[in-house]
Amino acid sequence: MNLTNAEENYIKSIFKLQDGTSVVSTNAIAYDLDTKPASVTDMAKKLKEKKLIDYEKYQGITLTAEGRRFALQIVRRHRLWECFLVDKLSFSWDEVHEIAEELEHVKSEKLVNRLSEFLGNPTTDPHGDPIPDAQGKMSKSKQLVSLDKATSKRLEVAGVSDQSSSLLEFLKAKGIRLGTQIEVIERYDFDNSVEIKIKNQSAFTISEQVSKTIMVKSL
Amino acid sequence: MNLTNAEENYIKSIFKLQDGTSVVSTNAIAYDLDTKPASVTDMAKKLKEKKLIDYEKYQGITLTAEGRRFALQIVRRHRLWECFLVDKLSFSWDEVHEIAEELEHVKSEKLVNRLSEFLGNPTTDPHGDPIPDAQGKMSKSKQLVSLDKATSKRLEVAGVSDQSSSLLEFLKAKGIRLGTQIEVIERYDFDNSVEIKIKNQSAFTISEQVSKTIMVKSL
DNA sequence: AATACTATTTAGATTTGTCTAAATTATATT
DNA sequence: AATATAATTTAGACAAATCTAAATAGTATT
Repeated sequence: MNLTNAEENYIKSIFKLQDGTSVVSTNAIAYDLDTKPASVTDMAKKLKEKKLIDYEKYQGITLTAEGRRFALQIVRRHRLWECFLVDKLSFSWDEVHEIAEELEHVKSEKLVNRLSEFLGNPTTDPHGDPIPDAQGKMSKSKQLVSLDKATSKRLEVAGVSDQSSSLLEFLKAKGIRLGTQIEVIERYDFDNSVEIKIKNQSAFTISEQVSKTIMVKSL
Repeated sequence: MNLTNAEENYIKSIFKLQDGTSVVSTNAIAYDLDTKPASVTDMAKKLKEKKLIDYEKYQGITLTAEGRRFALQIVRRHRLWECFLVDKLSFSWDEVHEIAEELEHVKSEKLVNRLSEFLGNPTTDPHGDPIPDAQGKMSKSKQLVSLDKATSKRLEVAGVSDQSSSLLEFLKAKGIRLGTQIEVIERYDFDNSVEIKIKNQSAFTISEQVSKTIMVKSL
């Protein structure tokens, strides 16, 4: 089966968001892919037709075994290209994501396997994320870190270590929820506050108290 | 200005076909891109709008200076990726075209320049075709060879060394014209005949007499 | 349980790139 | 020059992927 780039992007996003969680919501995917919920519904019907996801109206989305197989292939391609860009073309690890996002859609199994070999069959990418092997086997994903200790600039919210409603309310007001993608603009040493930016919003600063409670993984 | 993959493919095709010739016909492009003349007309309007080609109804197509700049960039990307595949991933030169066809559309100038550097700034690709430099400067293209002496399997008809009408008639009947893409299936040593195949047709054999007159370049 | 709010879906439109069939223009032939 | 043939264009349609606005379903709140 041959997937379009758009289909691959949806599969990849669902795979990422499903990690841990059982089902993925229409809105979560829309937010992750920077598109509209209506578009996600449209695509969900298509992917269900192709048996890559399980989907029933209003019930959320999960990958089928087949869908997962594709997802792992795409992740493999993405992370191998990131390795190539950093190891061979001396890009820095924070500028490779966008380029790998394009390279990952080049569909040739032979190419990916040769590339992997050329790179010495690496098992993690420059961000520390594990690379699935040709059979789709992948080691457990990286430990989560709290936002105040994270080292990369592009992060995704993976959890909150404090469940107090005042904190959750604050996060909600700021637009921070599970899966929210964050860009670290600046870290201020004098009070350990962090200036961050969420897609399509202006930047704002959060205190150490708060950043300690936000668990993130790098993108 | 950002071009879609389809637009890039048209620009590349026009550039290739224009080589030598003054204007390129709708039909020639359609044939080269394996599409329909009507589609070419549609795209021609779009590319004219973007000032990448000069085009007047029924008058054929030529690239503008701007269009040529883009074409050279695309050719540069394509040929550098072919070098990468052959030199670094040990592909053979006859299996890299399709993959490079996809890789060439990854749009990052930094990537291309880093790749070129990584490969030692090569000036010709694995087929012997010259690679434009970052400024779009490129040495003259390869000499043409007659079909009986060609070494690669994928060829394009670039001319005929004999103008006799009986030959031209024969070629016309076989569907061989300027720009026709040929795949060499087999060469028979006992009479130096060649079995060839033209896109969307079944294979047929031509004699040495004929193959000597057909000038080709490798693709 | 009724109401309000949020998430999701539907309906209908848009853009890009393509197609077929018919109409038009250019070129070749008698 | 008239006619036949070939090349090109137009008109109208379609699929993929998206969007907006409106309708509907699910969840939360009083």
